Amino acid sequence: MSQHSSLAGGEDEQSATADERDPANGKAPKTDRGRKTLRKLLDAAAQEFGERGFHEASIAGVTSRAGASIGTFYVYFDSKEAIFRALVADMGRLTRGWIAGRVKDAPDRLAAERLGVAAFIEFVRAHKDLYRIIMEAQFVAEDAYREYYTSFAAAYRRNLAEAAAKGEIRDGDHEERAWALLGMSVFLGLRYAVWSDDIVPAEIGAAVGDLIENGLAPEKPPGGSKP
Amino acid sequence: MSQHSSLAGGEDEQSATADERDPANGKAPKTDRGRKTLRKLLDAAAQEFGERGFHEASIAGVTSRAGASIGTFYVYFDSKEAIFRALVADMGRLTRGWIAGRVKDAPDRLAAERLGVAAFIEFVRAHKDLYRIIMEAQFVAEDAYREYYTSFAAAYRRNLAEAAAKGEIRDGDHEERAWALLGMSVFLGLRYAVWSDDIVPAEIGAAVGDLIENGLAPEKPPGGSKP
DNA sequence: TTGAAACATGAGTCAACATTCAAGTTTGGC
DNA sequence: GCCAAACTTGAATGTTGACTCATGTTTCAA
Repeated sequence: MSQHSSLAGGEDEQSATADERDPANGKAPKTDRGRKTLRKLLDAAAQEFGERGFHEASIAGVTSRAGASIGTFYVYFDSKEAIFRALVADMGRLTRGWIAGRVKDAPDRLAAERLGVAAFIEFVRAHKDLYRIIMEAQFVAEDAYREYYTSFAAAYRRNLAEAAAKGEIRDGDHEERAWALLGMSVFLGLRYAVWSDDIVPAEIGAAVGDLIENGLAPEKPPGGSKP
Repeated sequence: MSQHSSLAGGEDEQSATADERDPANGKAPKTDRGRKTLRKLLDAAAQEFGERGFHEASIAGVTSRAGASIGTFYVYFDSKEAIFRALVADMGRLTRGWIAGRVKDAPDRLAAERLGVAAFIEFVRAHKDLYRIIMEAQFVAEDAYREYYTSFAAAYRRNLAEAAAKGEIRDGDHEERAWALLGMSVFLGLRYAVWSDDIVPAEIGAAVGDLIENGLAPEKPPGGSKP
């Protein structure tokens, strides 16, 4: 496994030296200088797009942040959209990696949900404007956006199915539940990470964990009574 | 006072017949001809923005759909962004109104949530591309976007607090819950209305309702036994 | 009937980039 | 050291589309 590197395209590393192409961008650097320039461009683009949004952002802005020239940009990417896509793909990898790390020791699924929500909030806080990039992808590169969330949903679905098999959660439609849970996280991220920082992630995880675990219905204790 | 209205933010209405000004756009029509033209422009803009997105959309596209000239457009709106904002505000009113109508007879909050989710899915299906406009507002007019969702969240919070007071739901942090529920609806709308039509809204409402009501934890029935 | 306020028109202006390209500079294998 | 491939450069090109404005038409109150 690769150590992911910042945001940049931490591809599969090594491999057969041969062509490390990914269809996203057109060209791959062969020398060290080239790889450094590519990295600088990606980091600069993350900043530029994050701060100004896709349409306000300019290639000139990216290259000047990167300390490169416009011509150089087009050596590494075919277009403005191409580098944007590269960024989205990267964010997906980064996010999943971060959450996976924070969740891997959870004793069961419901605990994992709590940790996962908290981890997600933390992550978004640490990458606010990069997170904007994902959201804007919906309008700039819809397929990349769908891919991003669909793969999250798929992971959720798997986890839920597994947990149901173990009897950790009730049975039900895991697809619908997956999207519901995903939506929760995303909106909590928007509210408590992008728009405000005032609540500690663990608390949000706890509140949501409780909601997910027990729902909103009043408790019905064994001897209970209700109007 | 208005009962219920889960998602609906009971407007303020009032106002005489006089000038329905909103600071959003610059000019208001005085004659009948003017009002008709304004309406045509708004409808055309909804189409144009919905189909092509804010940045791809052009004023020329709007005016040609409306059967008006470019100059006319600038009689009614100060800029491309101004008409976009007007559209977002309109959508907010429309959405809240629709859901309020569907939810008003719910016997209690948990039933209302079920109906609300289903109504929201229905609404988004019926206004797919208009819904895009809301989402894109995040990048074109962030304040309008925040306003849109914040007023939804506020309505949720009120309803939850009220329900808690009546003992219909457990106590807890209603702000966090509100955003969690909002996120659910939005993402289910994305998945089951914008991206696909294959599941009937009531079923989604039922599944989510169950999740919201009981959570995911395995049932712990009083005399306990499980198949 | 009339004239002034409302409204409509659309060619032309103008600034903002994305992208290209021909010409230079650096790297690294031999 | 040599030189081909890799890399860098930024002025020039071309497109696009929001917005202006001078002129013409319609409405309606008096």
